[in-house]
Amino acid sequence: MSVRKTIYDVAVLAGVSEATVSRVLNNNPRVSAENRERVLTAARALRFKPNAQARLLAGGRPHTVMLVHPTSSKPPTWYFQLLESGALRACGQHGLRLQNHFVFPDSVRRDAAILHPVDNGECDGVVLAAPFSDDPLIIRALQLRHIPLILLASGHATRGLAAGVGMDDEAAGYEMASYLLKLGHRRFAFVLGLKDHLSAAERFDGARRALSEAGLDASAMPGLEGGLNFDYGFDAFHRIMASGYRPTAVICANDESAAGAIHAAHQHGLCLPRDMTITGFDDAPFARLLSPPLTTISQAIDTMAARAVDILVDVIKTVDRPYETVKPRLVVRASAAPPRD
Amino acid sequence: MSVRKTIYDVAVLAGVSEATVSRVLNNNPRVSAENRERVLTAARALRFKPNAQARLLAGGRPHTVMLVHPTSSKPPTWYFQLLESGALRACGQHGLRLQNHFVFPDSVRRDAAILHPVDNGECDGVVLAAPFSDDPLIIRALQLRHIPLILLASGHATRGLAAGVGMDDEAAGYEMASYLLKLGHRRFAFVLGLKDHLSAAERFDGARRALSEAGLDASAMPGLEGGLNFDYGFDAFHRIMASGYRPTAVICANDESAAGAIHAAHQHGLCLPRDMTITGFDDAPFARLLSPPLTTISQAIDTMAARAVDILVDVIKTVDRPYETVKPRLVVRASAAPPRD
DNA sequence: CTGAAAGCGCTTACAG
DNA sequence: CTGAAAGCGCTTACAG
Repeated sequence: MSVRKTIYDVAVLAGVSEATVSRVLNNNPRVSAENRERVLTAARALRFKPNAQARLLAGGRPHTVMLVHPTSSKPPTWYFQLLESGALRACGQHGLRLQNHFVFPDSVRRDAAILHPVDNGECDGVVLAAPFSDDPLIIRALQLRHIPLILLASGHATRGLAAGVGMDDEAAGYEMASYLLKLGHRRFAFVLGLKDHLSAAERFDGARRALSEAGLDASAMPGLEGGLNFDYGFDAFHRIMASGYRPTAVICANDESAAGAIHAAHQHGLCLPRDMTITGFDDAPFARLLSPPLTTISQAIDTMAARAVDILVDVIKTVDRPYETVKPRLVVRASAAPPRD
Repeated sequence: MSVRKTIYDVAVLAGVSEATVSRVLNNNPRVSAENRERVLTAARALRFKPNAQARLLAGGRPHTVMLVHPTSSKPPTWYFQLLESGALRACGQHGLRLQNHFVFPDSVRRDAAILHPVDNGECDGVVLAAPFSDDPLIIRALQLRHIPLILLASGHATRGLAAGVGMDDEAAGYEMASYLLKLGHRRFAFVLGLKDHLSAAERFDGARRALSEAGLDASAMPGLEGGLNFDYGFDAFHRIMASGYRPTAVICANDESAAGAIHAAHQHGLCLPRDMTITGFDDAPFARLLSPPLTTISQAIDTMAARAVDILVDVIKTVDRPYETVKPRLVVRASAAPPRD
């Protein structure tokens, strides 16, 4: 159809050289305000889209953003898939490439693994996903290198350290517990993540705040430490039942562990949600496929990742950005019901 | 670290011009066998990887493969995610780009939607995912344009028409039913897809063959038509219970509908898998998270997609390729057990 | 069959 | 602040 416009077309229409067009497109400050204006309007008029391939070839810079993510099982989990798809979408719009960098969170060489591509000049900026975004040491190391940095889904402790996006986990926990309190629940259990998983801990804090405002003390919601997966949720639920304590609602720190808890509950012969309320966090793609379909809190992970890239390009252009927080959204499905008694 | 090698380095080492190197890399037949050999060994010695950006820029050809996929809910389902990730992996290896093309299967303009980018010269080849790979008309239209074509997961009817990869669905159905027969089941129900979903129908055929070999007739496994999603599986299970017929095993044509059936079974107060066996197909990422974890048949979708791209590059090089079939693999989890009686 | 040369669309020293 | 020019790594007519 319509032939693709090049930088040359824009230059002609704007009455400047191609170099000048390139400069304004790359936010180079050495351009007069007037020329910048002319180029911008010309580009807009021609619906000009820079050819990403050519930029990569010509530029000294890699024009790529590095997404650092913990190594996980193969094939990649839904979480990473959503992260990537959101980031990819935003990268496409900005003419950037996405380089996925998987690193083992527990490796002794994790810092080196993250720093190496940066020192090697392979990227223009990095977005650090959890749990790396919770580590002040690697954040500091990255900042010493003056590489634009975005924190994704970090815990409160590191949010002041760099630009980023994350959910308000405390509010999420508060919202979930408030909902369950409204349903009439008074005896809870909370299935936590590993202790270095800060957002799980914040969800717990938020839930406790809700209970405390309702006049309940901490003993109304014991927390069980462990991990954020199916097996752990399964195990945690069995431990609760074995303890003799009988909550009417079990809040799990993510949807995978909630799935495990649901399975354990079925094994105990419980009829859900009549005999027990079980909830998750994240609104994973499978949440609506569980039995019963899971009541949870939506994270909009792909949107967050896209936002992270948007913020990163601002940071690359040296515009200041605060840490952004997105509001949790309760997704009511069938796994939460009023307590039986 | 080690500086990236270019075509120039290879040319010098092989003692030929860059043009010749480029020709052998692009499988241009106008190169002497001797020079081809020298270039290949030189490239190998230097661990040369062509710069994809430069190829795209220089070549007249788009160097991209188009993956045609039915439009689905946002965000993309796990199925498409796996397809894409497999295709992406293979494209990366071949220095190709992947262009995802979503088209509405029910649109009157579906053919135009698929043909347009092809006529526009936007891709070097196309891989057609189901259900498009089941449509002889669009296959023919594509072939008339002499664009390299791969069929992905097509039904038997179209497998002779072009190169491709797919699972042996009939064998998959056979394997699942055989397993359940071995467990002792004799009364089944089969939850089908829509009638134009051929692979679901073939799974049904395979299952019937297993029953027939076991001396059971067709009435031992009534089939329920519908769709391949949670709601339909849910609905189908309720219909079975309402009918008065009491199978001991319900085979669902995919994992989503199995999830729905499981939920319906729980609502009927059944204890799974003791009171009822329910199985799926695909081994979707969520299959192990259901309660009980789902016994199913693995499709290895990402591997198939990667294979599709590999075959496509052969076809582009005009080497003949048959339709390849991958063997189904039974994944035994907890949702299938011997019948109670 | 093979090489010299032009060119893909952009960026970036280099002068001014 | 701005333009002319070289160059990124590769491909492809064009001659031979």
